[in-house]
Amino acid sequence: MKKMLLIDGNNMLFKAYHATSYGMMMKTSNGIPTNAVYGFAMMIEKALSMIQPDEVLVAWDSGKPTFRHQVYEAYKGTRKEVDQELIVQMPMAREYLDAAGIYRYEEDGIEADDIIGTMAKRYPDHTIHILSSDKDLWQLIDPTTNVYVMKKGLSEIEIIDEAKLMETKGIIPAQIIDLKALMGDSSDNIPGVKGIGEKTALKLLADYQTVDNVYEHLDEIKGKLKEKLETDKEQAFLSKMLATIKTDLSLPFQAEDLLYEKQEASLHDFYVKYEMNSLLKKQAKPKTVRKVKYDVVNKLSAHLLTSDSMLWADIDCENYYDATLYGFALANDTGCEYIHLSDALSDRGFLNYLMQPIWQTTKAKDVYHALHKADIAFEDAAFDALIAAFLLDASVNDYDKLLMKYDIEGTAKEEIYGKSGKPKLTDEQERITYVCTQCTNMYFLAADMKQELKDKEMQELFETIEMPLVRVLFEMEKNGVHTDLEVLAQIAAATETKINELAAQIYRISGYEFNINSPKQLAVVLYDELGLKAGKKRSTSADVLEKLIHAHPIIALLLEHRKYAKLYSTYAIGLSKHVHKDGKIHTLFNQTQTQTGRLSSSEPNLQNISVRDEQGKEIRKAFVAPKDCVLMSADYSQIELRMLAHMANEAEMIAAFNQGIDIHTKTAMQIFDVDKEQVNDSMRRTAKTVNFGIVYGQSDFGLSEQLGITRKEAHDFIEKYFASYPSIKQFMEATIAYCEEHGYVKTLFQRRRYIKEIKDKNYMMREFGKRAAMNAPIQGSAADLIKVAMIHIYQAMKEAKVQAKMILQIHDELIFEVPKQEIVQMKQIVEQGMQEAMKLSVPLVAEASYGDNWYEAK
DNA sequence: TTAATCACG
DNA sequence: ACGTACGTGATTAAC
Repeated sequence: MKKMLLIDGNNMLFKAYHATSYGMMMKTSNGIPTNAVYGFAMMIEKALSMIQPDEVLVAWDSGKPTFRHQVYEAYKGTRKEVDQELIVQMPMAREYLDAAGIYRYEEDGIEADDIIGTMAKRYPDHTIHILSSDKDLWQLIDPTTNVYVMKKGLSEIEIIDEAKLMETKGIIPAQIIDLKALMGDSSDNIPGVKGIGEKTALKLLADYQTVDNVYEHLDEIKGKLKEKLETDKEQAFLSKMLATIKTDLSLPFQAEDLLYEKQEASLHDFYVKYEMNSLLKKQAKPKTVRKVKYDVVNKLSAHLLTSDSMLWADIDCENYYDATLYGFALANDTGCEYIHLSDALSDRGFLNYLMQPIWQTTKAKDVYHALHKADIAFEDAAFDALIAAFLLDASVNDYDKLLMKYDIEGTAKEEIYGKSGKPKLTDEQERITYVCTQCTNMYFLAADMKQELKDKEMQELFETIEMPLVRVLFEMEKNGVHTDLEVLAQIAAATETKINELAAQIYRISGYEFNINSPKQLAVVLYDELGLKAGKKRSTSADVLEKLIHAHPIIALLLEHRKYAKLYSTYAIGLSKHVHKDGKIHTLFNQTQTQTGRLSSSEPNLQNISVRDEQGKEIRKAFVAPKDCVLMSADYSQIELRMLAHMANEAEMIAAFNQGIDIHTKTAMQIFDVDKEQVNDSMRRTAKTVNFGIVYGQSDFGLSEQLGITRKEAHDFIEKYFASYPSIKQFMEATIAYCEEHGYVKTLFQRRRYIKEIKDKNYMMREFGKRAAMNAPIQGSAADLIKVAMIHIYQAMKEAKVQAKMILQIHDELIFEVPKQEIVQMKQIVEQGMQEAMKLSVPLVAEASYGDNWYEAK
């Protein structure tokens, strides 16, 4: 089927203008504003590359006022002024279209909507894509017509089709007219019924379907709403008429006239003329769009079952737990083949290929889950394109960004599978084409990325840490954590009571009820009603409130309330929503998320379960060991400080660690200039804060805030610190210098973090860049370290053939589910694995303990 | 969708 | 004079 793209020119140009007219207006050197045309061109380019239409039309509204305008202005009595900057760009936008070779049309007395409507309905044998943010056009949606809406400041496109419309608004396309008739649309010159917004209109339509029917049953409606409807009855029917798009215009062109072919040369001249350098550059570097040829086979060819091939699993959902696997694509130089799952299951050659650690793919962990669910045995993949891309540039943390980074264009994933979580039925042929295209693109990209990994000395990191880790994380996600819903429910009930009590007390003080969870409302109560002295920010965050704790009794209540509210919604309730039918929580461990190389955990996040607060800690009792098992927890002692001592080669600190001296006490001795015996609790606490602060690159001001001391005192501590540990100061300075020179810093295993802020014009940004540069090698190397430990422990467990399972990682801590008879053996495996993960100039101390639940295991 | 807040290392 | 601790994810309110 031919694809026709119909663009609402006025709508897009307006949108482009307003999205780009903040701050400095973009102009040519002669002072001609170009921002709107620039945005307009960007949007159209984006839509063209995404949709790949055969035919394109940009429809413009009539230059002269149309009937609709006249009605509306009579009603409103005003005419909207249009910015001069936008007016001068209107002919330029048309000039752009001509340069690009895109057909455009406008005619006096006709609106763009009607041109689009006519074309959309005239060609039911075409797939029609409409680009406009005008919801009025949604009435044109049908099985072959959908509407694209630019979102998020033009960068993203949302697709509205019949299903989406029903899902979000609960109406069918024809009801858009009725919706507009009731709620009106000021941007579209439709008055509607005064006092009725979208919510009310949708409710009415849910009950009565159409405007006509609403008025027929007016007697069933009561109160204010009835009055409103009665007052504006005439207006409503007029609006309905105005909102109805004409689909029967006679237009002097047809589909063949709209055939689109990109005019590179004239477009180039246009960009040069208006100094649109970024679009010029984009044009110079054409996106990789491959028309991939492929075969659908029931047995994959031998020439594809090789170590250089790229595999793509055709999976329909982000979350592995309810994902469906349809089949596989396999690509290399010789071509690409697609095999349905049912055929794959009996393809001996393919099954055997997966049993060799040579296959390459993208998002390997998702593929592992899919294979596992399909009962297909597999060896570790040798290459994961997303992980490779992430190592090369940590800002590439999902597949869409990978495509962006490497200028690969094509069909959007959502068009094939729908938004994650909701598999979308599409043409199977389209899906297979998509899969084979992605697979082939990744095949060609893989070679480049491998070379780049080698060039950047990250091959070892990739091969010995990140790839083997995929299997470990897959197992951990699959294992899950047994969760006692009973415990969560008890905590929920208890905290709820507590929240209500505290709220009552708070309202008694404030004198009226308000939403305590709203920082805005709370600020009014505190700083206006109660007259507490606000800092310059009127913040209500805990650290600010704590400073006011003696100023008013309400503060303590608020802090308590906050604590329990958090406990209730995020933990007691939030976690229970994630317990699967098997009684376990299966978190996701993301390997390509953090700038420093740490893992992150989500859905739910099990890396931020309360522990510091005594009541919060109770949540940990919900994470339990199954029958005859214990939970074993092992954590590194001061891993980041040890890493810092090692990397900075700081003799004094290394010596302290080697002698087993408590490092915070040691630091206290240094900064307070006292003997070990003179260090009291408060001094040690201060030293601990300083130690942490140093790792984050904290300033004297920050430290003074943290400790509630003067800036001068904080400054002295830091000076003393650096005097005591001179190599740390040196290391920090060298790290910043390295970052300024190279634009990145790296970890022990050559993991890079690019920090562009280090060269920013803005002082604040630059300072942030420095702090990030100081921290990343430390945090990142510690992340490398525990990853190594996890892999070693995983292997040791496999060799020892234990039943125990690794289930969680919390940055410096590992949690295992251990059968009671394996406790001794596992304690040995785990502690040794962690301690011997790397050979550093300081000892690595790790200790395991265990209990019936996570609370007890500490 | 974004900002504020707070849980963790 | 500025504005001030790194890295995450979930929830809520409010735009």
